[in-house]
Amino acid sequence: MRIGLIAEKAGVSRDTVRLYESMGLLTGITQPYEYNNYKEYSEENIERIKIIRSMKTLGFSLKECKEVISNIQTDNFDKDYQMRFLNSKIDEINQKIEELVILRDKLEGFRNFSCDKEVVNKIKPKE
Amino acid sequence: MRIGLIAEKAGVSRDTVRLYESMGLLTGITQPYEYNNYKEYSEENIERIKIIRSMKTLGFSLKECKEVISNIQTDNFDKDYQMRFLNSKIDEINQKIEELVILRDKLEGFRNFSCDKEVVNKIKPKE
DNA sequence: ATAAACCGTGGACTATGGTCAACGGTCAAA
DNA sequence: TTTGACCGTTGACCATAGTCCACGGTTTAT
Repeated sequence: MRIGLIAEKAGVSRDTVRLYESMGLLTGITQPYEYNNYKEYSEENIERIKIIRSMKTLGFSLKECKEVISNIQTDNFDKDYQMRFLNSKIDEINQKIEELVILRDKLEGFRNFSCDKEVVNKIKPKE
Repeated sequence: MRIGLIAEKAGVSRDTVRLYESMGLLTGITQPYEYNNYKEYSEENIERIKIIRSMKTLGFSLKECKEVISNIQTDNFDKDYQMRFLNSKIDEINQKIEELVILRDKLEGFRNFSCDKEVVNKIKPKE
């Protein structure tokens, strides 16, 4: 699969794929032909890019994405470090979820308050 | 309250307070003295800054923070727009929560898989 | 075969969100 | 009163994350 196709499948631009590649966020990229310098991107990179995109919208940096991705590699030799990393990352994610719930409740509070006021205004007879 | 104190209470730098102020993210800032140009920051800005900080780590831009903040003002005249905005923002937040849960489950899967392998390796007799 | 669409590379460019340093002025404690 | 900590403004600076462009080469559909 060449860059145009994988970019399309992952929903990003070619430049973004190249950026991620240059930062070591992708793997399984080969240059199998001698008569050109086109690269082949393996299927798994689609999922990888989608995870990165998702993590980005959740407030993670590309550096963090890289850390997560490399710690998700099953052939990690330092199991102890991997455990500590995964646990701290899971804690961080739970923290974010809590903060989002708080924020959502806040917005819902304002919505309902504002909505109630609307209803009251509509019901209330004009003076 | 002057900038140094509010910055400390909100856990950010003075420069960050000034940046947020220059972008219209804060309110209730006065310049009450004639003999100097020091500003007074109202108490509510502490909470405001904390919300902004939180939203930032959750992947929202300062522009979005500003939108949310100004839509949380109860004296909004366009109720209809406010409702639509709040609802779409709540949807967006729920979406983020879902994505975080997926990510967390993924990491937990890897952790448990890796952990199991560890246990197996420890139990397994050496050959 | 030829034009349009693709590719890799390099470098410039952009926006965002901060930080830092220097200036002159102000405040507060000793 | 003086010294150190504070203040506002300005402008430079930085990292991050991405886009855009121009180049020459390649592929592909017609």
